[in-house]
Amino acid sequence: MSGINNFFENYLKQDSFFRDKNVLLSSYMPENVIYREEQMSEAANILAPALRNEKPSNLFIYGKTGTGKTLSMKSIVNSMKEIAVKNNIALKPIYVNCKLKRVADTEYRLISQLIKSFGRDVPSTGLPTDEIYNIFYKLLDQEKQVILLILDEIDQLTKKIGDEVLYNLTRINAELKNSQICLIGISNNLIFAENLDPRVKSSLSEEDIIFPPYNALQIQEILRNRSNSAFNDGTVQTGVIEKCSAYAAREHGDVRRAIDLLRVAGEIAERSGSRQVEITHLDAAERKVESDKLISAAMNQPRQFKLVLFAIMLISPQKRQFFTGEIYEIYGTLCKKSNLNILTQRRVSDILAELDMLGIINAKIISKGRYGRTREINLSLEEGIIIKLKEMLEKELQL
DNA sequence: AGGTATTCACATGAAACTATTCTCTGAGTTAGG
DNA sequence: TAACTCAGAGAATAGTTTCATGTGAATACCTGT
Repeated sequence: MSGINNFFENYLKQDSFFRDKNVLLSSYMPENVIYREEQMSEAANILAPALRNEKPSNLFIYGKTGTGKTLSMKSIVNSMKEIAVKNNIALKPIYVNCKLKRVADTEYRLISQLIKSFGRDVPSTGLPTDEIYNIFYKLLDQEKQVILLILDEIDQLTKKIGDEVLYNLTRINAELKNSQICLIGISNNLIFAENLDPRVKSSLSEEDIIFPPYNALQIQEILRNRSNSAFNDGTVQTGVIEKCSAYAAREHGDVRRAIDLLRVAGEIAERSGSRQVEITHLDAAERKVESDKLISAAMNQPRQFKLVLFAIMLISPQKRQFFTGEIYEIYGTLCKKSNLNILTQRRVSDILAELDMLGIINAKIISKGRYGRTREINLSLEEGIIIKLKEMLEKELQL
């Protein structure tokens, strides 16, 4: 029997750590959401009129990432839908995540996504935006119903394309005869509403609910619940859950991250042939999650972007700090070498700002007095990640 | 010495442009009756 | 005459360019002592 066959045989025989890995995926819906009872009953109160075919107040949900906003709202809406079906009430919940690239991150795409949720497809481009709106209106008004429209990560949407869409959406009700639409916005950004058009702001947040971060104990409990159904008994070393939650609590109570970490730790442990998920695996997971995030962020950028990054990687071994101008020069020669046209300094400046946002570089704007004002940059990555990234870039850019 | 004014090397903003992808429209072409 | 093809016009979008304006402090340039 060949080696690879052997491997698969052993793989099967080895009893897996995981009882049900899905429990640790972000798409998993637990039966009940713990420690969010207060917020959920408040939201339920606000939304309940929908079941009597009245339009509930628009609702706005604030809270940092991983505080159970999306989960809670989905859970509420699901149970409302269940009851609606049982009692023959026309209620249609729609959930859209506005951050998804190429899905719902522009006005056109958002509306077309909504249309899709009614079971109709529209072209992804080529039509004027009002056309799309018209189709949407018509679909909405086909039958008498209340629509619960959940816009997740709504702050990302307005950051990118402004608040006009929201204004349009809030005004839709005036034009509809049969249906009514209730907007539920979910935002990670606590001060999101402040730079919104006041008209939009007042009509969008008729009611709002804040989701506070979980504390360490709560995270621990949630994690324990999940891990009990995700892992087989006795496969998680004592202390792992505690450390994992402590880590998440430090990062403003982000449970999603903690769960992610636990899953990756499990995977690493499984692959390493260990009998238990140990704390060392957790540490390894932390590093892996971090570096995967950075690498995929970098690799998903346009070609010129990568070239700039590569230029930075070329100087960084020689100097700890460097400036925009130096990078631009190196980038220029790189471009010539690989026969690409050179971007303007303006653009490169923006790219550097984006790299800073992604956490790949560390840039600080300083003034060198008589010698100008510029970004003082240093590469803020671990050695391992740098080498890996550099290899990938080299390969892709064929340098 | 102390106080202004300059000046550098970019940063930051706004608007406009370009290439690509996709639709719709209507003229011209083709095939069938 | 109905069906098909195909170029042209128009949209949306991402990535840029162009033009214009802003900026913090090390230096240059005064000023009066």
